[in-house]
Amino acid sequence: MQINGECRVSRTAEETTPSPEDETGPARFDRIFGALRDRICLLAYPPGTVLSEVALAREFGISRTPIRRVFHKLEFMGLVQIRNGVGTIVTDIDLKTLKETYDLRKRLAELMGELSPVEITPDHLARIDDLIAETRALAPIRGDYDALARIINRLQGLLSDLTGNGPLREIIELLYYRVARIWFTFLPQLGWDDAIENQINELREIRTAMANNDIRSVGQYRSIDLQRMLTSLSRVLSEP
Amino acid sequence: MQINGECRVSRTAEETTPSPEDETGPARFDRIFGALRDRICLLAYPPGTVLSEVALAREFGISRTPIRRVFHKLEFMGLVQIRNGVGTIVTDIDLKTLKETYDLRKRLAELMGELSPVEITPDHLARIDDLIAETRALAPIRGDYDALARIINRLQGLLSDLTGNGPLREIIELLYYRVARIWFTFLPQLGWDDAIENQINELREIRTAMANNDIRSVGQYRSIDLQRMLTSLSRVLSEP
DNA sequence: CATGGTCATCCTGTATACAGCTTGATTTTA
DNA sequence: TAAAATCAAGCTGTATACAGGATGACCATG
Repeated sequence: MQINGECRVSRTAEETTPSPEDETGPARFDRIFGALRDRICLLAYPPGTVLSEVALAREFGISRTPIRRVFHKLEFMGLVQIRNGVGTIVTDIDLKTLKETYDLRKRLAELMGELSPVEITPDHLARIDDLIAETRALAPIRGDYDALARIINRLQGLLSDLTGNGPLREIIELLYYRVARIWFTFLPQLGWDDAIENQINELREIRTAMANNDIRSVGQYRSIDLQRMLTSLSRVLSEP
Repeated sequence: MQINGECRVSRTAEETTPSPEDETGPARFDRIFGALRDRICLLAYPPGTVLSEVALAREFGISRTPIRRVFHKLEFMGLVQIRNGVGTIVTDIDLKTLKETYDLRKRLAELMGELSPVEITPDHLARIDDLIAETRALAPIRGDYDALARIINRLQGLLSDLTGNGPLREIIELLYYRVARIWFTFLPQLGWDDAIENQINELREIRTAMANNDIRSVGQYRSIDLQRMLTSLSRVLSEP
């Protein structure tokens, strides 16, 4: 339990626009929402953190009202719980819900390739090549789990772009953001070398399927990887 | 396009608590949210209706602030679109998104029986027997499509209770509320007798599977019924 | 008559004061 | 001392005034 005012984690490289003065209303909402979502997802606000409306309102130079709107969206997504008189608390996930979510994500990943598949473009291939290259470049810099998490986020973004069915894409993203931080919390226990190796293997599998323009296989590989993650998580979380 | 102040549809039997004076905060939110969701779903507010914060605030005897929170949740669910300076507009669905949603719902219905199935209790059977009986009782009262829609809503509620996987249940419900009103809009074009007959057949299929404690078959039947709905919808919507 | 500008009038967005709730420290009491 | 009551300080929830955007009616102008 931490007050977000005290929890100034070294948010190095918060990759969002630095608050342009001429941004319109919805743009500001998206910027703040994305910033808070990423802080939660990337563990700058670990589960249990108490967020304060007034503190964040001060940080972003606005009043409580727009911050509350962002909080409500985060609550709908399941990332925080708003409790009257207490604060807005970053949620944790119990083991049962975590397993149910991964079971579902596995099946949705398979559907990704079956429902209105999209054509894979050279741009898509370039993006996954980038991810592979950056992961390899990251390997010697041992322990930068934050950078690794950002790469994993970008892989999810790429897979989203490969999901032709709009509602399915939306739901896959929603479930990803619900549980990604649990995986990120676990990564250090896996160890740097294993984490990097697993990640490169996953990226290479998916790249191979993409090169064959075989989205169905992309989904199948993703499903297998999710199963592997769930297995790793269960082993650690059930026997601490 | 209608102003909700003028659009006082005969909301006979709005089956919600009649605003008890001692209800706590979250209870009031749920009551108002449920009321507006049902009005949208049951076509008291058809697509294109413009909802006004002040009008609804007056109706429920509160200020704009809680109404705005409800609107934001409805927007997150995809039932309304909030437009600055204009109003909050009940959304319509384009044919492409409708098809994508039904394709996804079909697959999710199958998953219902596969992911952590629940035990079927006599209470569940009693509920579907109720639905069958009420539908039969409704048959002679030709043209009460609103009552039929409420029965369809309750079937969805029953199927939700048969979905053991929590996140899956949540998503199935979300997608149901997104497109149910489109089906309800279409029902009168199908004709009363066909609508009733289809509905009774669907209920009987599902009841049979439930009696065998076979949730997998429940999901399969539901999937087939969704396909049938999509076919009916496509036939009408693509050739007006 | 056609057309462009102006403005009145709705709406939602924002800021802010105040009310109500929660919690833990403090004080009182058995 | 231990336990119960009290209260202060923080938080979110609500109401409301005001700012800003969208739209259609109206009117001036070619």
